Amino acid sequence: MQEKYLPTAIEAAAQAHWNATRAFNVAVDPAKPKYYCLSMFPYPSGKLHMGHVRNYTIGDVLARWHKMRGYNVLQPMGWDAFGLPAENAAIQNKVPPAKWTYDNIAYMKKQLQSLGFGLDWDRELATCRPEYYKWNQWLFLKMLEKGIAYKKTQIVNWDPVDQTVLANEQVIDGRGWRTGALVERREIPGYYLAITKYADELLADLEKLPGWPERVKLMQANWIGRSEGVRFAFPYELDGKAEKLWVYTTRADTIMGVTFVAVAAEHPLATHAAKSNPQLAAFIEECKHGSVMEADLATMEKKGLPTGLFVTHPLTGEKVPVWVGNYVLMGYGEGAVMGVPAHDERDFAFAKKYGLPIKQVIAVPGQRFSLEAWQDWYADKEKGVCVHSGKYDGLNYQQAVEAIAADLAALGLGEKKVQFRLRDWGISRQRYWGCPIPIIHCASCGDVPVPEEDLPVVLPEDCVPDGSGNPLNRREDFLACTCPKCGRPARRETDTMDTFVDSSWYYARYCVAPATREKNDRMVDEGTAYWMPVDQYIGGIEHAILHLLYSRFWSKVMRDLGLVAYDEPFANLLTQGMVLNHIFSRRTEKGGIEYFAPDEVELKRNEAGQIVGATLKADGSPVDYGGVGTMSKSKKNGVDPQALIEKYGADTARFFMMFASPPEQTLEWSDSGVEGAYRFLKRVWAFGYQLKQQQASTGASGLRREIHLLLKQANYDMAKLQFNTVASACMKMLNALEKAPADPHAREGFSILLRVLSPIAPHITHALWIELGFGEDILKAPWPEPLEEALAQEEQELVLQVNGKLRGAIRVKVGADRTAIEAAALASPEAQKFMAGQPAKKVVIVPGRLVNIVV
RNA sequence: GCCGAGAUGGCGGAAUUGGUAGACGCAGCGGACUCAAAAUCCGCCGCCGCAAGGCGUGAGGGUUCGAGUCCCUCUCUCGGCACCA
Repeated sequence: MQEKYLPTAIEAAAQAHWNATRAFNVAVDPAKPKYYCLSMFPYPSGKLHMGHVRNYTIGDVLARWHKMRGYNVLQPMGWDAFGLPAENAAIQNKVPPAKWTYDNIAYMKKQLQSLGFGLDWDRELATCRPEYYKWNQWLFLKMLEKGIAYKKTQIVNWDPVDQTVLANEQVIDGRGWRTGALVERREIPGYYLAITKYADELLADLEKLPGWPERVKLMQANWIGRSEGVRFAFPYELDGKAEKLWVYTTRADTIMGVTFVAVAAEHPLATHAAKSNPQLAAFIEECKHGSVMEADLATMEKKGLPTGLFVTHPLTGEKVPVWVGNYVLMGYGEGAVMGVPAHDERDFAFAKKYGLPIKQVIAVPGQRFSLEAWQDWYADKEKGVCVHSGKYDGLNYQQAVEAIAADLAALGLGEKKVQFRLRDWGISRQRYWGCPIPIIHCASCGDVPVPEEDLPVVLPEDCVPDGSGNPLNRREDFLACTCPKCGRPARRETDTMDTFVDSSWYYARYCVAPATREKNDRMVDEGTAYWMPVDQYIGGIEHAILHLLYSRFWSKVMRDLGLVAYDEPFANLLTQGMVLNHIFSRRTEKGGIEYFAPDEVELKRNEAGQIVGATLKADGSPVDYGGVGTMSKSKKNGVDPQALIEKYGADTARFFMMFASPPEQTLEWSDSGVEGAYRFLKRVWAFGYQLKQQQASTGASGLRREIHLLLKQANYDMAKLQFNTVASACMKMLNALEKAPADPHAREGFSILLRVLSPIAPHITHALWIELGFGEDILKAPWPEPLEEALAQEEQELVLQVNGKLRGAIRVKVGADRTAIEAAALASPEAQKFMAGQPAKKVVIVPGRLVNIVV
């Protein structure tokens, strides 16, 4: 046995062993309980970042832990390989996205292997491979047949210079990222998936997910946003024709307080009014500039202009002015909203700004309505009753809504309606590097689906985008085809699918047997019946809504097509926190900000160890410390996992990641913390070396009880997925062992330490397990459980409090009754001192913990 | 703006879910070993106070024998907002 800890050699040997024994290649085995452990697959951006290392270490700890406890564990890996960054790289380097992507995959796969993750590489997939995306296309056609997929117009960011659609990320301060041109909102046709048809089930089934964090379920529920309200119309006349302006509201009880109606810039009424009103036309044009992002719309200044048109209030018959508002979006609901300034905060501000009347129609007893400023109770629907509302006066929220809905219905002008905030999923992207939408455009037959037997529609892999639109539009060999219906020459659709489509079902594809994959005549096979649902899904909190919701929806569609049997794809979810690092920067002479990597900088500390400044190592000039933030290229605060692995080994990287903070919290990078992890593993190795040389003595200490107590704690924490305290328990075990290396139970204790540590640091524990002769393969060793006999004790310590303040401790026999404990407590010198001769009013005893004497 | 989460020593974090606040580690300080350094090992380490003791979990209030943990108000930080993945 080597005296020195040599991670490089140890890790290579352990990985070779796992490969040779096919330790992580699994098959369906009905005799064993299964455990499907899945980490969100990476986008192949070039190399792994620390977020990946953290994500996959968490997964691997769980996978190895379950394997040692007898589960048949599936842990697969693949590549979310389509997406915008490949096109950006192509623009920069003039390399086809396909080549860039495949090169990245090859490099990142090596990195994953060097970290020792127990992955079944036989099941690897990449979403940019035709054999995978064929099934995106196939399911899309099925959805078309069932009416779940359909075509309508969508609003996109349009760069007028590059003549191309921009992603939200490519819009910076309202301008195109490459051209700097003011971005316009533009309507173009696109395909949608009717996720709203599943809104009710997606909401209700959140209750079937006890293994999901409450906050994620809450975010999803709020995103789906079920609301009960009233859809109703304001009648009006246009060019002599009777028309209706529809709106939706959850506050029908305030309908008598409507003093205006606001419509979107794209609304037909606005368009009509603009024809004879140049000022309005200019305003509408202005509204069309700017991004389509909701956050921008919500924070921008609310502006409006009257159209000069009026509609009729459906209940009072009064004339209500119609305004165009920049905050009303055509894509949401009806593209028009009623304005009730007295009881809606946004309408209140709008009315104040433009001098519109504010009419109070809700009163809360004891509160005085004032036009001075908005007060929160104006929007109250619990305590409020209707006033100034004619026949509805005195009704509460529920009564008023019922009465008003009934009256509107009688007039044929409205009805109660359940509405969702959730919108249908637009999947068309005007981009090259994605899954082609399998549609053919024929001059005489229209949009014709590609016949199933012609799938997949293969994306040519040699295009190099230049930023000026989708290069597929210039590929005659891709575009030219014949219409499946009439056989005449036709053109292929060049839009590709949103990459969220690719990631909505990959977890099911991993379950497919190799033979099915080979033939590729089915999207999924019987493997899903055994492996699905995923027992533990792990990924970033940033996916809490979209990816997870789309995957849930896609699963339900597959279920309704009879492809799978499960309702929900992910039984348990762990949302891991981000990896942060220190940020150093300074102002440049030009007024910009220059960032410095943490290893270019030296920290200055005061006597207490507080950071008081930082200087550049190169020339000693001062830089500003900007706290911590997510690792990013632009801030130069990323840490390359590869350098870390090469310097310390995979086990150190894994151990630090697990130890530094609990999985769900953010993790702050610390070079000295990594050193600490390395130091610990060196001590583990050194202790193993020492233990191998020496003979055990007979002088038993408290070591055994201590180790088993720590084991109990570690198992409890492991079940809670709190790996930082599991790592800490390992450190405590080693501290205890180092204090009593000659204890007769030292070997037993070390074997427990190795097994508890092995999911986190699998290589070093694999090597030591063999060196010390505990067995052939620690992966096959049973997970340790604490022994009652080792934990037993005769006496225990109870904390002594007087009036809730800690004053000392008493020792009592285990199982002592209340009287005995109380007597011991009252007799103790600390109690005597702090009771100061006063009698005890009450003695609170918490068994096994404390005694509190109240005087 | 809306939805969600968080705040504990110089730092990362722990606290068996209402019962000894600061486990474990990092940094710092002191010492041993060394020609020296690194590595390693030992000790100290919330704040105030000579001490007895007091104070202390973002701020303010409340419930309780007892609050980091529960309730109310506020501040700040982070994640998401539908074409980044």
